[in-house]
Amino acid sequence: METFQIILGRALKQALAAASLPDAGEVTPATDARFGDYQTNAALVLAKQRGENPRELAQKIIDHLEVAEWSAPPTIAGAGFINFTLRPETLAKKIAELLRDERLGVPRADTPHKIVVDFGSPNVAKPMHVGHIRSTVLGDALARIASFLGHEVIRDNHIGDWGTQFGMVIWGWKNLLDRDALARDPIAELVRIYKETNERGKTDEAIRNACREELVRLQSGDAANRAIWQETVTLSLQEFERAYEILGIHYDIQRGESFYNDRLPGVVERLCSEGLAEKSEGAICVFFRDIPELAERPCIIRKSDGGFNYATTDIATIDYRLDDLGADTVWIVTGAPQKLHFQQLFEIARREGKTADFRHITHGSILGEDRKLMKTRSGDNVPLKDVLEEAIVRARKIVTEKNPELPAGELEQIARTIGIGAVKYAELSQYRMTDYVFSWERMLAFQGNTAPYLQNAYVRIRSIFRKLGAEFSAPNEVILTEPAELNLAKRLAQFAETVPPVLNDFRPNLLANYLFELANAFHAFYEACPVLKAEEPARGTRLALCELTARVLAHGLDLLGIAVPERM
RNA sequence: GUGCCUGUAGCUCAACCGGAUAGAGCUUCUGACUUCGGAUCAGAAGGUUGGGGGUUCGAAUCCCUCCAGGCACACCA
Repeated sequence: METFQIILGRALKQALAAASLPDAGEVTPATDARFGDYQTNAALVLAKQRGENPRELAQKIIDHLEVAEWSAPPTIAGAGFINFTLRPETLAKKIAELLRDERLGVPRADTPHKIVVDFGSPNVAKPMHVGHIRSTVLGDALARIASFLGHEVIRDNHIGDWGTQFGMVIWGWKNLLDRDALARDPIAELVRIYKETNERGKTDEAIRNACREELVRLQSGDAANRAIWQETVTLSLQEFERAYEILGIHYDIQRGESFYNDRLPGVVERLCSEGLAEKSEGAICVFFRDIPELAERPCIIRKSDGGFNYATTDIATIDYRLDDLGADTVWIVTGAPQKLHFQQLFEIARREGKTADFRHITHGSILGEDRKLMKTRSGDNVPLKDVLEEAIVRARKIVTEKNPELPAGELEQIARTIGIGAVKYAELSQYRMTDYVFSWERMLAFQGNTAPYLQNAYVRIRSIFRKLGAEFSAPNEVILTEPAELNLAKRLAQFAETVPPVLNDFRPNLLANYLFELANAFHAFYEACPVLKAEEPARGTRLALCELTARVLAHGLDLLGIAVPERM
């Protein structure tokens, strides 16, 4: 099924050809509903190229435009815009078509890709905190959208399960571990022994050395240390899994950093033999002397003590995704501070002749009250668990007030759907690059442009069908007359042209904004147009609009990883 | 010092890779329930898009410059 934008765009091309004018401009949704539904600036573009009068050119184009099937006669406005207004019959036909289409009009991608989406990436022996919400929720939504558009998506959790902090974790485990505390709250106890070891190490050189020795033993395969490491990994994964269960996040694979250990020497050897890496100050580095901004920023792939670091691991990770998984596209979702690192890695891959499409999808930070970055090391982070629990508690309180008769089991389910939805939507509805100050109020707002507002629109529709006492069945004819009906129908048709561009610049907030406007149009329609009390054929038409709105809302929210309740 | 990111209404944010009079929400004020769920709707108020130049029919958007905040820049991840 083609969108109106595509249809009108083709009509424009044909009109330009018929008028012996070069191809120029494009058809876009109108910037303002007062002008119509779609517009083109073709005449303005051509006027500039040819030094002619834009309004005269616009008239010339209109004389050749054959759009009567879809649009009222196009009009010229302003400097030379051509405006299209969809005919009610055309919209009605579209509504009927959309009701028959599982994809709700959204076209599949022209060329499907195999995409590895790397997001979340929590660290073992550390709790997940609010900062993880961004990467996790953003990556999940992008993966859902890509997969809906027909791409083959592999969701990979690149867990931080290897590194120098394990020296301290293992020393702490051997010397400070409280088994009872570990049984009660494993992560809290792991964090406690890590922190305390770190503190002691600051004043005690013997402990620092002991930690270093534990790390060396782990890396050289010492059985006891290996077992401790394995247990911390297992305990952490269980903890992560609980969070993912609540968040509704699913991974296809979870390849931690340790997975790549035995590939690291090969990576360094290869880069050396290719002449891309060289020895410098005892370390082995890749230099980018021909790129000005990277000229003085080498990428170290082997430390002077012979150890590997995360650059080495990440190169091996890219290899794995391309060679073993067969991906042609890699999306890595992390905070902006890692930008340089991935710029270097992608450049190395390019130098090795890899042609895959690499994207580092960055996001802003969550700040503390002091407007400074919430640092991982500071220990002042709000644990993710607390945010999720608080969200559910607040949602439960509001649902109980609004709807006291709900049975306890259903109440719990609804509170979860609304609370978690609110947290996710707060993230996804804003531009991913902006930093913001953490606040419960902000994250759990239930009014305005929020998930509960959208969920409420859905629930109102379900309520209508409950009252109707029958499943939806498509009406014989759809006839749109009221302004609120037409406005809602236009919004519904726009879903198809909203979803694909989200991936152009990885901006789920575009989809969120659309859904908000759709819900808004529905609420206005709901106030203006009674459904059940209406006479046929208006009744059938309005039920169809309700049903389609519910489907688009549910589907759109699902693409953002947000569920809808039947009641709330 | 070099590079990158951010700066839009009192607050939180939009503006779909140059479009028309810069839009929402929160807050404030005014209205709307004998009517399908008021977590709603209708309306009002609120702006020199950080400042200054430039490019052109047209700039929040592109270029230059300055200001403010943040991040990153060789062996942590």
